[in-house]
Amino acid sequence: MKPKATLKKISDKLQISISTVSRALKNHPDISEHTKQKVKELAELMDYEPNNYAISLRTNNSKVFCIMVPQISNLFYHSFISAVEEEARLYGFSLMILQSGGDPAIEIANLKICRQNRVAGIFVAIGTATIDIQPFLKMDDLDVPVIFFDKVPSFQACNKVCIADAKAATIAADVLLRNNKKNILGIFGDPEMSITKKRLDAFSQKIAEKGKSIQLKTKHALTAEAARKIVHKCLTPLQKIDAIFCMSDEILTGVMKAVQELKLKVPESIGIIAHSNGFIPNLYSPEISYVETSGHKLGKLAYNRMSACLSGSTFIQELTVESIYIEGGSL
Amino acid sequence: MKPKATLKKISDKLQISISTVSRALKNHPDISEHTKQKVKELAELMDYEPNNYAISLRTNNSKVFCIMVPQISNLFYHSFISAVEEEARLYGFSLMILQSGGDPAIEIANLKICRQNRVAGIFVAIGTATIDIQPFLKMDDLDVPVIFFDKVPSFQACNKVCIADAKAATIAADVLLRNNKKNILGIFGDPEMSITKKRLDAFSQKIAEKGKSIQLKTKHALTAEAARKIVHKCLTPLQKIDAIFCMSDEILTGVMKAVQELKLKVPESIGIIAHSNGFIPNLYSPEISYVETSGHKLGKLAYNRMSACLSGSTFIQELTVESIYIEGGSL
DNA sequence: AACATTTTCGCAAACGTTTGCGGCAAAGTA
DNA sequence: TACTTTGCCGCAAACGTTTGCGAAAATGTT
Repeated sequence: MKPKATLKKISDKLQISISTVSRALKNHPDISEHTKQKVKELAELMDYEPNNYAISLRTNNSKVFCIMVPQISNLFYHSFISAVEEEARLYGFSLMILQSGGDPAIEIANLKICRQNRVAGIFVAIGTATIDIQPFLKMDDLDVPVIFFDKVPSFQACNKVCIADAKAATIAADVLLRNNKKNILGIFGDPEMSITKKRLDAFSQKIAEKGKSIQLKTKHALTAEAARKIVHKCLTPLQKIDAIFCMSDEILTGVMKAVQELKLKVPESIGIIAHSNGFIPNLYSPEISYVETSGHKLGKLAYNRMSACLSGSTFIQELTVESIYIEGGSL
Repeated sequence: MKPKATLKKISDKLQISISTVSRALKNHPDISEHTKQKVKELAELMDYEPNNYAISLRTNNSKVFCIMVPQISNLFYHSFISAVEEEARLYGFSLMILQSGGDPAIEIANLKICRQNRVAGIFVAIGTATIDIQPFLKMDDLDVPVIFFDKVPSFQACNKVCIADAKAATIAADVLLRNNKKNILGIFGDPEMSITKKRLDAFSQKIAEKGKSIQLKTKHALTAEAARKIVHKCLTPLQKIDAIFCMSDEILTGVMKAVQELKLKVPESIGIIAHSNGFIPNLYSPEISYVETSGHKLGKLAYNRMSACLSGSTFIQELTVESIYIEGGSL
């Protein structure tokens, strides 16, 4: 794209120098009000738009963040992206979106794209298969803050923003206990992921605090379909499951599919509770009770952390978003 | 970000000129194989990454597309975005994401951001409130192709990529007729939008072809909640609705909420069919039959059109994605 | 009147690439 | 041997901004 107006064309027309035009548009105190007004009027008339490529080249300072997620088409990620975009635009930053498909090799290729575009900062949800995060840490050598979110590495010395996993799990367990559930099926995510481990540990501990009177069976599902099958397998006349905990929206969709297939009444025949951002739970009647794990809130918090990093904060932080319990009608 | 390696540093180390280094890295035929090899080895050793700002400034040619949607958090849009990202990365393009919230003023502000970033092309789903598309057409003056998708303006002379609205509606109507539905409730989207008009017209016409034996009641819902209320209002003992057509995923979620609230059996008590990308229909059991309106396919087609525009195609096109019927168990 | 200070503007280098064009040495040809 | 052609490389302008520093005119002070 080649717009017609440049600083040079404006300077030629006004018979002043390019640097005066540049400073006038930036409201530099050295430039008189009269000159500033002339310049701004003509810039508007000529539809002048500064060229961010020239600015970034000269100042060595881009105004672009990258968000790298396994898939954009994910309920949690796109609300995160939406929140970050809302904040970014307030500060004159743009967002570049890169998908990795959860493939470490594509993550590395994406980092290369980030270097080529001289991005100012990176928000990344790593894939389950990602073990080596050195490539991400090397971005710090280039003064590019990297904020890990959602699926964060277990490595300590990096900036992380995530749901308060243990607390969210504890809230869910508390709710089940308060509703006198005695035979609980907990379906968790990928056992390799730290968020799964943390939530499982916290959930189990809270249930165990009640002594032996509560039966907890835990399973892992990586897909909605896997969750659906687990429900079919576990909910038999011999196994008196009275409540199911779903660790994610995806698992919830599979569980609810099975519940409909088995023509179970919620909450009479089975209680349901999930970790969710609220969209899926509200599709059903009665509405599913859930512990809110909001991508949107995470996005806001992640943006704040990025701002702090860009403003010079060098200490590493792991920030968490607390969850709240939203009572539906499923328990 | 300031990476350490530049063409100059590489040239200093190898005692050759910057232009030789640049040409060697670009595999220019004037440069000997021996020199090319030396340069490439050192570039890799020094972690050289070209600076896209410098390249774009010099060549006046950016490699960034913008996608502008009302909200990222929309089932249709994020699958479109995902598809475009998959294509873009194959051709070395990056994606910038901008939300407009459906607000024409923010759309205009977003176009300004596009000009400042010298984007190579724009994919846009305009908001319902957007009437004046001149600001978008002015981007053509700057040689920036604009592809309207999904919510496209009725204005003729612009590139559009959308679902074959009439055909999708006709398919749905055909399916209802083939299933001998006699009292149909059709819930459509915003009556102001052209996609609604087209689908309503085609749907009504197909039903009307059957003469007076088929009763069709049509309603408009702008939200899931509005759709839910319509169902509560329309499904009374006095009104023998035997099937509901939902024009979008959002409408489907509201309809299904009401169906659950009314404890209606699908398909025994009520038949359901929707225009959908397939995610929502598969959450229910029996699965909802739907006419696939895939954001992913639209994204692929839109990218092809953008490539054609960038390669010099100057004629205006309106491309459509044909839909296919996916049979579930709801009819 | 002479000198000092302030106001307002301009010069040109710089950022990191690309690329038209020219130069030099080697190779080819008559 | 003399001239032509080819291979391979280098010079430096260009892109559109920013900005350190200096200059000239206006204003202030003694």
